[in-house]
Amino acid sequence: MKSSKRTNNEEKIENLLSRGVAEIIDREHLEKALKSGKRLRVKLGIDPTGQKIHLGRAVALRKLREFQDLGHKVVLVIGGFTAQIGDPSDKLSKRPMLSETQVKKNMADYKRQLGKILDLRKVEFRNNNDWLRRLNFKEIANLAESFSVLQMLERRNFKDRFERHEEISLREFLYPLMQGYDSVAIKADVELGGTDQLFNLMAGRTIQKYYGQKEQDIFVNEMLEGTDGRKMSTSWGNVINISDEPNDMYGKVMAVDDKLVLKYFLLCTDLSEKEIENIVVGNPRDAKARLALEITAFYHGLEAAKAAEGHFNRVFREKEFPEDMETFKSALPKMNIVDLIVASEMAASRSEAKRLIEQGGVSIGEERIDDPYRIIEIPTEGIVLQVGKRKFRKITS
RNA sequence: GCUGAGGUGGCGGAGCGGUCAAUCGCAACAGACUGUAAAUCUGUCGCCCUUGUGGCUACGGGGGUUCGAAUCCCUCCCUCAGCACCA
Repeated sequence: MKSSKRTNNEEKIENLLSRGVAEIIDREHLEKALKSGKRLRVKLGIDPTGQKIHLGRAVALRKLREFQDLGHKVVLVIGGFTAQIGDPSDKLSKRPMLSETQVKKNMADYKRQLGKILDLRKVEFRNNNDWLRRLNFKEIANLAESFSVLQMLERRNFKDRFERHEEISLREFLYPLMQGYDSVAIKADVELGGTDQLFNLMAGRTIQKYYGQKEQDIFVNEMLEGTDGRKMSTSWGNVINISDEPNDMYGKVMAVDDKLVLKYFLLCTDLSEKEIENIVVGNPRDAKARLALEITAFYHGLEAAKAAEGHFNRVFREKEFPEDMETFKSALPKMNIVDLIVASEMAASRSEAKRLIEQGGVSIGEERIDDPYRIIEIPTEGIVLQVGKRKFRKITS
């Protein structure tokens, strides 16, 4: 009994250390620590900017869950202070100062999402505002002494910009110092992050050393590409958020590039690698359908996932109407088609509505409407207005 | 502060007195294709209508010059870069 549990744990550790992992420093040390039975403090930094958690971010969180399941302590460091500075890893975003109440509000929302992956009762939440705002200039100067300008410039992100003679603010050099100091403050044994975080994570080691602490191990997870294969980013519109509605989530997963299916399975589902292997060798469409089901079920439960699957098949494969359409109640018994489209919010303007009709994208019931002056009679039992492939509305009078 | 560059449609970025509702790219949307998508191809992509060599509103704000301005002038606001050497 005891020995089987041990094997089980060893398997878990093996899985933890290999699946979806880009790099671990120092892997040998971490493996030993994991097997020693010691309870590790595992850190992940969270930006309290109120963003939605997407599947890419969830990769690290799922890893945290694995640590949690092995009995380790997950420490989430909320960047209440750092949010005011801005992480240079993500150069484009200019962050506004967040008020404390705003941070709180964002975090409440964030925790709801985190709860889908982590056991929040066991998580330790810390806000780096508590210690970073107390550092004085002398301490900062000392910290800064641990790094050279050249080291900073080694960082890909800075290097490129430096070579292109683009501006690098001194403030940005400070960011890794702050993140590194967080590790000192919470006495981290391990810190997680994506490959884009490697530099910041390493800074933690340097600074812990400076403070006479044992250096944390660094756990770098692979980055998950967005549905189109590019970096998952809200501005690309290729993001799947874990708070997406089941139908949406299922549909978005179905839109994932075929080449990425295996990676999505590995990074976003709990299926064993063996199971995944068996699924992926089959028909790619079926594999993806399974993927969509697994992911949707993970965040919304199996029942909702199955409903989403049914919805998807009905609408996109059999091209039938979805079972739950929003309803628009018309005040008039008959309406011009253009007015109807605008009134039911299926198009932003009358020009757009006309265009859609001209392009053949509008149907009432099964019938395509090609005349923008067509008067539609609205029966009391209702009719279905379809605009484009996926927008439906039930119209009643 | 000084010097320079610049503010144009969802974004990037042309245009520099008329032919500009504004090239082009991306994103988006519709159609075709398909296992969903992607890719590809076709089309659309300010608003409005009685769809026209139509009307209206637009190129940071305001004012002016002109028959006519996104394009010239004035002014205000905002953004960015440089202000050690070298070049």
